[in-house]
Amino acid sequence: MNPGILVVEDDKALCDLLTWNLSAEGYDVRSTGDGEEALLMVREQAPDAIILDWMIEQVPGIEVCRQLRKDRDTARIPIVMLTAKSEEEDRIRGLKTGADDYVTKPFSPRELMARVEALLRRSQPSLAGDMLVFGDIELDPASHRVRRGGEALHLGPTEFRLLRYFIERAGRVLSRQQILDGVWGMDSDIDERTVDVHIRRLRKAINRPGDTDPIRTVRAAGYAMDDE
Amino acid sequence: MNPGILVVEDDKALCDLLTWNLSAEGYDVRSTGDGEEALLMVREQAPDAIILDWMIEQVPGIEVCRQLRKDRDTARIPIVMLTAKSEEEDRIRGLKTGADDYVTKPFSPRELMARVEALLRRSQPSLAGDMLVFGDIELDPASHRVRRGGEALHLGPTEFRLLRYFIERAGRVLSRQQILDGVWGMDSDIDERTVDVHIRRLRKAINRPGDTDPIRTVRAAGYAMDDE
DNA sequence: AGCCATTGAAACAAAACTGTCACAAAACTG
DNA sequence: CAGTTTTGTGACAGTTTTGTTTCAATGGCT
Repeated sequence: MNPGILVVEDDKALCDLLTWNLSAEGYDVRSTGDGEEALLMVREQAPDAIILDWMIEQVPGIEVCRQLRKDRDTARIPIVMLTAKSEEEDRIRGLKTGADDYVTKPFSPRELMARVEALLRRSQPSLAGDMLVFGDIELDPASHRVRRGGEALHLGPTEFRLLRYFIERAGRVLSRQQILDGVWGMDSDIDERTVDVHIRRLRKAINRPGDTDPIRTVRAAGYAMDDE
Repeated sequence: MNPGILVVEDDKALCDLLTWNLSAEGYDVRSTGDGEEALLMVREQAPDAIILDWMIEQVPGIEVCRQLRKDRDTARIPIVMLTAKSEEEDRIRGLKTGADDYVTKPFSPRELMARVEALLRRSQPSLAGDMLVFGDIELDPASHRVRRGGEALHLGPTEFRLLRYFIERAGRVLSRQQILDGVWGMDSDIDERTVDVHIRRLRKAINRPGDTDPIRTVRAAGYAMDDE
């Protein structure tokens, strides 16, 4: 499924231009020239990024931005704002309000494309491909981050390697020795029971109250993460 | 050295008029009425901006534009296109192809000057798009300035390069060695811990009280810049 | 020369993380 | 069910890693 982008721009010609270009790049584009309608459209189906003209009719872009940031569901959507070159004041307020990037008019479509792509890669590594997923758990090897249900988790270095090791081998039972070899290194002379302790620490770190434990203990054999 | 401008216009009278005006403004002007020749001239010596008539003989302006955008070396040169008033269709296509601005004939030389100047101003300090943005932090590589929330910050040379390095690689964990290679140079024999010290100096410089620290420490791995 | 900003390193402090133990709890065995 | 084996937990002391301060060296500038 292609990333969805919402264009909010009341200059019809420019709006069409952007839509055309973004579509050509493979994005799923919707557009509107009205701030109110933009908010509705976002609520109806959240896009992966928003291109927002700062000077639109009815609702100022800055207000649209603020509204979006206020709602938990939409707060993390990347926003690129379009400003006229002289609107220095707006630019600053825009960044303060939570826009993620800005482009000053006039601009080349090429430039905007590049910005949008950069933002998407930054905010949604999963759209870029690299990212390990298991159920509602996401692990990003590049940024060393782990989230569950969208919420960031903090893992120590060993827990991180351990989780990664498990997700990469989801569905298989892993013996303590295998785990030691894979996570600590083949030549480690560490007690097997130490694995137990780290499994516990990992469980503690990823299971918020109410969550189901994705790690299954296999008595007399080891541990496993099950496919759903 | 004065900014160089290439005028591509086959109406001899108009071409002279533009050349005369631009020269008077202190620009270093070259001109041609032929699309093929224009491409050669650009390749020979890249101008800082191009004024391009959409309706020239031989090669259509749109094609010249496309050619220029295709080559990495010329892709970022600002282009102002000149169109007849009724050529609405061309205007759209022109912008799609990558022109940065347009002026419809007939126009006043004064107006064109203003547009060119605006484009150059934009492309000089930072090519307008070269401004690196991360959250509310702006870094202008050309003018060597950094701002956060609109407020100017003072960074030493190393801190500047460090911040730039991070913003350009936002979202990835960077090891101390990578940072040394990228910021100090591949052949530096500097202690890895020195990175820590500069990270601290950078943090001190960009985090005003109340700000959130954009630099995340990844234990046993390095540092990373993240949203939030 | 004198002053000031910058820089890399060293040293110490503060955190964060690790591996083991000892014991409790749970799961098997016959 | 009593005995055995295996796993879960909490505590802890030692290590590793990172944060911070300090300092001497360097180099630009006046």
